[in-house]
Amino acid sequence: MKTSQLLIATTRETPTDAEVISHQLMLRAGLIRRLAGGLYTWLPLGLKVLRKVEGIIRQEMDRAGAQEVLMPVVQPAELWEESGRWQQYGAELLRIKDRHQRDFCLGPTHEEVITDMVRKEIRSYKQLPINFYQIQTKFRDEIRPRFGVMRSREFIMKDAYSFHLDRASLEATYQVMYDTYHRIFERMGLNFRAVQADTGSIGGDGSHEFHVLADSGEDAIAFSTESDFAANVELAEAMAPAGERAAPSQAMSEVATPNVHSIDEVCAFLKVEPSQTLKTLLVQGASKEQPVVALVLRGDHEINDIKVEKLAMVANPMTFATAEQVQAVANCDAGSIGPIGLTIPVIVDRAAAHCSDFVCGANKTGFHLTGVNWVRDGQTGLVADIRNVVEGDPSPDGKGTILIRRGIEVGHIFQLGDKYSKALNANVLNENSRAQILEMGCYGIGVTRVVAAAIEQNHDEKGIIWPDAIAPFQVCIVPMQMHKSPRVKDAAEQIYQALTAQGIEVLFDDRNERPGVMFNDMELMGIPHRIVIGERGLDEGKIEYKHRRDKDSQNMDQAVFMDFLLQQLS
RNA sequence: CGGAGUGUAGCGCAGCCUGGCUAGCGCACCUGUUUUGGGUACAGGUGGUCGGGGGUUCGAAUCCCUCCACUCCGACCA
Repeated sequence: MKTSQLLIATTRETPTDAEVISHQLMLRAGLIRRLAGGLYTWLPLGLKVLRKVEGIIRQEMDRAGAQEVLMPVVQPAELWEESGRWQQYGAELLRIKDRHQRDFCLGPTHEEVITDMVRKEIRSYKQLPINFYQIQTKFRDEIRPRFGVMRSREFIMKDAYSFHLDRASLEATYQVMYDTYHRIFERMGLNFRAVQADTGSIGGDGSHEFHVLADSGEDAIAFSTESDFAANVELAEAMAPAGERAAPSQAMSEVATPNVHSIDEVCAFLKVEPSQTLKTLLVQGASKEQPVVALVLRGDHEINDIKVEKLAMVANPMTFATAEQVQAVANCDAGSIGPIGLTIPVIVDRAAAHCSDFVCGANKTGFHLTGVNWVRDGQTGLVADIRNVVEGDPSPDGKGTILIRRGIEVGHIFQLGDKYSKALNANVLNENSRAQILEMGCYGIGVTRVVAAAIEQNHDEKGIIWPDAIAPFQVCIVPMQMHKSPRVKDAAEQIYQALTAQGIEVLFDDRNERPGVMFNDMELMGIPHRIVIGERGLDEGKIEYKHRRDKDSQNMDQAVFMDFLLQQLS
């Protein structure tokens, strides 16, 4: 394609509201334009990239035996009422009425629609397992769309749904999808990791997220320094410290700590490290008999509410006790609570249970205890994992220690089980002619988000650097003074024709612009391979080549240039 | 929803506090000349409901009221 036929919508200035680099570069390179909050138009160049991403996904899904379908964006309320999500889903579900005042919504996901299709079309266990996917627009009315297409309201997602007679079949397909996702992101040239994930509100058992690693990512991921263990920080298990708890060496004593509340204040006042202190949080209990439960953590650790909510004793969602409850239970202010002497259930984090000679609240406003020891001074009660892992913790698989990095979630696979098939009564006849509820898996990739994530991971100060597989064009030709030199024009045209004939996507900059403008635009747009043709080189029988990542260009003999370039592209 | 802020040319902004010539500047765009291996220079030019509505005033981009949109921080969520 020639630039004269393509909308080159590059800009020199960065709009002020673009915070992350991918958003800035997508605007500057002319890939997208904002229409309204969280709504973006894909310009020709951006759409080319999007189609590349879709193409890879489509190929790999087809290869994995999934069948493509296309379901409506607008969905009837009845289906959502049947699954219970018409009530469950919050304001993120955009609800609309048609002219007859019937309720509809814009689909944020398609579990209901696919399950409805399957219950109508699939009758026999002989048709299973089966896996359907689509690449379709979704709408989630995010409270705060941000970072461009990274977190927009309307976005494109590849979502797949598999159906099975039993758990084993589901697990087998789940594994196929797990492998397929690896192939997809590898082909895109992205640095990514599959991590164990929480199943969140969708429910179900097995789940992995696929994260593109980038410092600007919204999610924290825990890795092992030595094994391939990787999990979302929300889920990563915090192990008990190694070895036995040290024996008491100090006597317990009460010290006055006026107006000292937070761990930082306690540490500054008593001149101790946060790891030598314990903090006690009071939360709502799950039963009337135990309306308040105490959670004990080391001062330098953070509570993990997902882990806490899995404890039977604690109310879900986790809710902190009110000031009145704190007074009633501990007889002091929240800043002075400690585990010693409490009569309510106490749940102690593994690390906190390992402490000796620690500092904690005295359950007496303005006082703390020092030199406190478990067993001697009070019982630990239930010991559990209730905190976030931190860097340096031992890896849960016993190999290496934890490292925390940030990632952008681009894919998520779930073993859903029968949540939707049961609600919508999706069943088939099994071998015994009995109706049997289907097992279900679902597998998503944020297609539009992949584009942003790829840029987040592949850019420099000049602009985007596309991996070849998703570049809008593999090669660009930048002719010098073509509009005055027939030689340059002929040479450039010839190479353009030859490459195009090979099926290579080439962008030929035929604009009558200064070289600097052309170079800057091509670099900003991130075309991986650049060919420069000028009088200077032609005089010497040379053609200039530079990869977007190279520092310097190299001059190649015209005779061997084509072979050289094709080798670069393979 | 809570807190903060912004709305003036396609983009980025000044002007507002202290009301008063024809509302400015940079980039972009158009014309001409120039230049041509890294966003060239000069000259000329196009483009504005000053977010909408209402009010105060002889006079409002500027002051007041109201509505709207957007952005940032927080809570929420995949």
